[in-house]
Amino acid sequence: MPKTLKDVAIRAGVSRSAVSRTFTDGASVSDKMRRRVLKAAAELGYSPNALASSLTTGRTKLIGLVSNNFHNPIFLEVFDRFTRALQEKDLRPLLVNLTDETDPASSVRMLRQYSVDGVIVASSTLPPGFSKAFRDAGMPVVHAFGRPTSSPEVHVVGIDNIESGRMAARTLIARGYGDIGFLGGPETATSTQDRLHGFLAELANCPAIRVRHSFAEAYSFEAGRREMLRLLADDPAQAYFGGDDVLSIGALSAIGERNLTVPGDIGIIGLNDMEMAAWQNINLTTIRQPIRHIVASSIELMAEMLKDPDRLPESRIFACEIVERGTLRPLKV
Amino acid sequence: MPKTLKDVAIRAGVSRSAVSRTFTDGASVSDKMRRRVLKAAAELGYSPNALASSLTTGRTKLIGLVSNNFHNPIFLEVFDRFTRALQEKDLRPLLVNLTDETDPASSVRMLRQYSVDGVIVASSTLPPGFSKAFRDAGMPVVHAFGRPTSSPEVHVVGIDNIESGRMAARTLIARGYGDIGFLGGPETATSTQDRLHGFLAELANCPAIRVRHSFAEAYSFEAGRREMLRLLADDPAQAYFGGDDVLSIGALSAIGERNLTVPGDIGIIGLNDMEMAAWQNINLTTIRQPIRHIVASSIELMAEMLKDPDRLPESRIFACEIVERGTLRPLKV
DNA sequence: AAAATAATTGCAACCGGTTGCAAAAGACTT
DNA sequence: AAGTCTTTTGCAACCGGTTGCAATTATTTT
Repeated sequence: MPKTLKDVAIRAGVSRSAVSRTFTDGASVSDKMRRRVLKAAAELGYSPNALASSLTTGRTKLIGLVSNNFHNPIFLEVFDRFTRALQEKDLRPLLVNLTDETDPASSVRMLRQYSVDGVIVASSTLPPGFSKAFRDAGMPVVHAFGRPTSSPEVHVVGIDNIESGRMAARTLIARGYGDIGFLGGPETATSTQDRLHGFLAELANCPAIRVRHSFAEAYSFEAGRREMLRLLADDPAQAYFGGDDVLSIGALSAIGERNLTVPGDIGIIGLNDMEMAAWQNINLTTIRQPIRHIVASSIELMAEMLKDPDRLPESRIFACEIVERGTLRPLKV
Repeated sequence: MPKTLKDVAIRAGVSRSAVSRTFTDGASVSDKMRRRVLKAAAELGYSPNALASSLTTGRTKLIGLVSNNFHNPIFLEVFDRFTRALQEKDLRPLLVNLTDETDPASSVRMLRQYSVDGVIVASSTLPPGFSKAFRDAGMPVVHAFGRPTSSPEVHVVGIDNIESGRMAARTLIARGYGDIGFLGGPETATSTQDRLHGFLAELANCPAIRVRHSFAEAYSFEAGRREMLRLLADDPAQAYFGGDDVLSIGALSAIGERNLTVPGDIGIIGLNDMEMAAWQNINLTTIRQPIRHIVASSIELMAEMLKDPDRLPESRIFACEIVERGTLRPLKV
């Protein structure tokens, strides 16, 4: 039913090439011709078929937006920002939800079938194998919220998790806590490992402070809550660095359930600064991950890649900042 | 760089049709032929170009997933479920983020350019004009979380907001509250209007109960909080039906900030049963919207539409249920 | 073993566009 | 007004597939 190039050409009494050219910018068409074609096109309600043209041009303007984080509320914001930014650049997000069962090979196949122009992997928990698989299949890749390294195999945009671990440690030290815990996300996630690493490294300078660590099973409310309940049952630390905000909020809940107060009995600092952290009935002190910048930078990098696919992979690291709210005791002066 | 049909045909020493048929199920190919082709294809790492084939078959297996709800956490779950369900059916979600500026015409154009096979509109706040615009452009449409009517113009899957308003009212009446408020979402949203309508209708049977209503500016934490702060400043009701969960949580926060207790001083019942409602430090009594079923049913309907585009538009209404938690006083016996 | 029937294969046209190239049309010189 | 240089236009081939049709091959029937 939709009108085609040919319909317009016939109606305007011109060649198909002429019509094609009026809808291709940079092509050689006289003003007279253009007007004539546009008139006919408008009368027919024609709009060019992007898929057909992709056949010859080799560009679909489709970008695979790949993620496995469909349970962490901050990713709603991430998707919001990514989709808007892509739309503004006249690109379309083809959303791919990586479940535990999906293997890299099949997602590669899928994205190749739709000849996406590039792939944005948005995940802090996905093993690097995925991004590499996409790259090996010849697609431009940007891994947002990934683990930046000094010799990246694909473009990575994210934060320095080691540094953010140090930052958390410094903050807790400055508050005068003498017994500190790291309540991490899943032990296998590289982000968890890096944060722990930085955290311990910083605390190594303070032999007087007691340090311990443990891991929740996931970056989730329930996992954080369960792990905190376990910790509370047996000699808890004075303050914890929670793996991320949602996990920390779970921990806060556990503390409340045991009728302990925050920050009176136990302090907590999270990571992400998700919207909820600012809610007055949560009011979580946390380390802000600059989502906005990470997204913007990833998009920018993707745009560059589309122009020059051979661009060398690059790591872009953004600084985090402490957001002071109400879950740590005040600074000692 | 990617291999084409022709490459495989040459390598296998057969015609291009033969290769095409091997990858089209239901086509006539001998086993011998198929094995030969598959071998060559595997050696070359070939996978068919879905876009090219869409040209002749007229099906892209692309489904537009259109929403403007990128701020309500329940929609992360909605997207999760939709994308998974689509993937299982071998369909691909093309995500469209409707911002306040986007008009129906341009989204229609966009979806037409990519010849999507169908459009799922996932939104409780989008005016019906959007879905109609898609339908008028000849695309199969399902509006999930829309407002079911008795003479739908497109397929609509959702809940009966009037009935859920009644349900909230009945619940509050049964708890013996004598002074009840409706704290709605944006006044213009049809869902708000319907819920209020049902709410008032049910309470009309109880002249002894005092009833008032007001509206928050959005379905958001901050809007709910602000409106509740306003209400608390001047003679609040004993219990409120909050427009949705996130708004209700904002209201809870406001109540806490004024050092009042829930359900001691004020009761709250929400709507949606988002994940957070079950968090122990929130523990919101609410009306559950059966997201899972709404999504599944929408997908099912879409699948039917793909088979038979002329299917008559249908409204599917799902029942809600009360989820008892801790923000209402106990039932009077 | 020949005839009848069924299954498989290749040819060629087509899907809706793009684009290199040569012919046609305009603009500019002199 | 004829000749030269640009710009515009249409032709035709191509992008990576699909599919109706006729020719070929395999299978079944008698």
